[in-house]
Amino acid sequence: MTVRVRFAPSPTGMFHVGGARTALQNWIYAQQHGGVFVLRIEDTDAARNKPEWTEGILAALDWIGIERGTYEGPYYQSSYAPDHTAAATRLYGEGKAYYCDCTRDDVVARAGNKHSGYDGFCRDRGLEAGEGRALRFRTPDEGETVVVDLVRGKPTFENKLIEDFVIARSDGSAVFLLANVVDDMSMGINHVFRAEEHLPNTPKQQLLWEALGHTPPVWGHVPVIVNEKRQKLSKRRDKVALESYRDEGYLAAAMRNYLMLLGWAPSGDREIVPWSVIEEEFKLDEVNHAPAFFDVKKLRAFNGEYIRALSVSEFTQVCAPWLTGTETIPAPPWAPAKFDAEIFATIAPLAQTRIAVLAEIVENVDFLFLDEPVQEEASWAKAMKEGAADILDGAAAAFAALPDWTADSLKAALEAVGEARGLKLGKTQAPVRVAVTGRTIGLPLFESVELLGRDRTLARISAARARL
RNA sequence: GCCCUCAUCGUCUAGUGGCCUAGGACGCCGCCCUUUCAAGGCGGUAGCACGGGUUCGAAUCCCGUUGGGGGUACCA
Repeated sequence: MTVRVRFAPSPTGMFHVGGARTALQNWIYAQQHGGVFVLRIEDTDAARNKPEWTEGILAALDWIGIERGTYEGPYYQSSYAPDHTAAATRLYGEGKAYYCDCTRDDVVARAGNKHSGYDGFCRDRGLEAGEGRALRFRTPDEGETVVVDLVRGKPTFENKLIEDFVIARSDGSAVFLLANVVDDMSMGINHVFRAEEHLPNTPKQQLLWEALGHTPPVWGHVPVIVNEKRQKLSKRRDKVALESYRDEGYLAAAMRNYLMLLGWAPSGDREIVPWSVIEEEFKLDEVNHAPAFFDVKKLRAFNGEYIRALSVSEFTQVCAPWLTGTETIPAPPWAPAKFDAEIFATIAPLAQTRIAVLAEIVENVDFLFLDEPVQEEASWAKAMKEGAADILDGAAAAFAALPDWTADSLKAALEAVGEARGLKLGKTQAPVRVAVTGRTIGLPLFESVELLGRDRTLARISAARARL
């Protein structure tokens, strides 16, 4: 039997990092077992679906390493609607489902509260299809349903506690529980790995598999990813869009490495490992059972490591989108014509160890391509204290008189300025740095100044001097 | 409420009865390096939720308590 797994997202918004994780886990499982990964877009909720979300899912999967053409699909659930209703009809025909005309209010009224579920009121009323009548699945009254779950063991559910759930709406369309099962059956899915939030659905779906005459798949429910308050990451309150991380400059390799470490760890005392190691060592049944916190700080640290591991040319290439802007990445503050690729290539290695996400490249190099540096007020206040004017004057004079404009000579010149005033270079460089770059923190000063050139440097120093 | 489920440093984890005076990573703190900031090096902080068992021996097995998470739709 060849392993067939699937990832079945619904296009109701930006692609969720949790989805990316389960997709990756399914993907690896398929790889490890010589199986097939099937992508199915569950686009049956017309009111909440948008085509662009579907495209977003495909692009995001592609970015994270699950590339188009390497998997089966995408299939679109909406196109299988006839199969879903046929299955519902069949279940009704076999007496395994019945029509019910109870409204939500009826159900709640009889239960006395809104959480007890449906009481089976219409079970034996013999209702036929009709206006306002939904189809409910008749669940067993006794016994239990045991779910074989690769990550959690054997969650067991008492059948009498499983309510007669709706499988088709009164308009005849199938709901998720049924559609999902029918598609999995017809697509030959034999392993279903998804987030823990689906665990309560599992006994119901397993009952459906059996009622429809099929052997249920092997299940696997991985814990959800939570925020700092330990709640499931939600699209509404948390930053979960994979795209937003991509646009901030997280590397796909760092992201997928980090995502896989949520609930699992590779062998040895290391966490940052080549993807091939993860593909080889990852075991679904080793995934922890407790929810894991999505720690952006750690993700940042990972990303920084991945950035530093890049060759300089890879680094300069990968920075490109932030240097120009794209449809989703904001354009940098400088005029496109002012950008100089050669200067950037020269300074890039110095920036590489200083940024954790690619978007930060902009604030590190903007002073080189802007007519006037971005003046940060806090930096100005900090550096331009008593003595600053004197230092600036000294620097301007020393720089102007320099025979050769190189980082080394610039450094020596400023050092001399400081010595004459009994100051260490750390103190002396501050006002100059702020005058030239606008910030108190930044790339090594003398290399920066060398690249800026004598004219612009002197102009900035005198402008700052005038402002004091 | 009910059902399911989980529980090792702040966080992510290693650990599957003796190798654990519990290891690594992120974070945090300190030192070194140093033109700022990073990077790098070195060091430190901090944990087996609690209570009972089982056993010669429990982070590891069992029970309970407490606490957390998920679900509870004619959404997916």
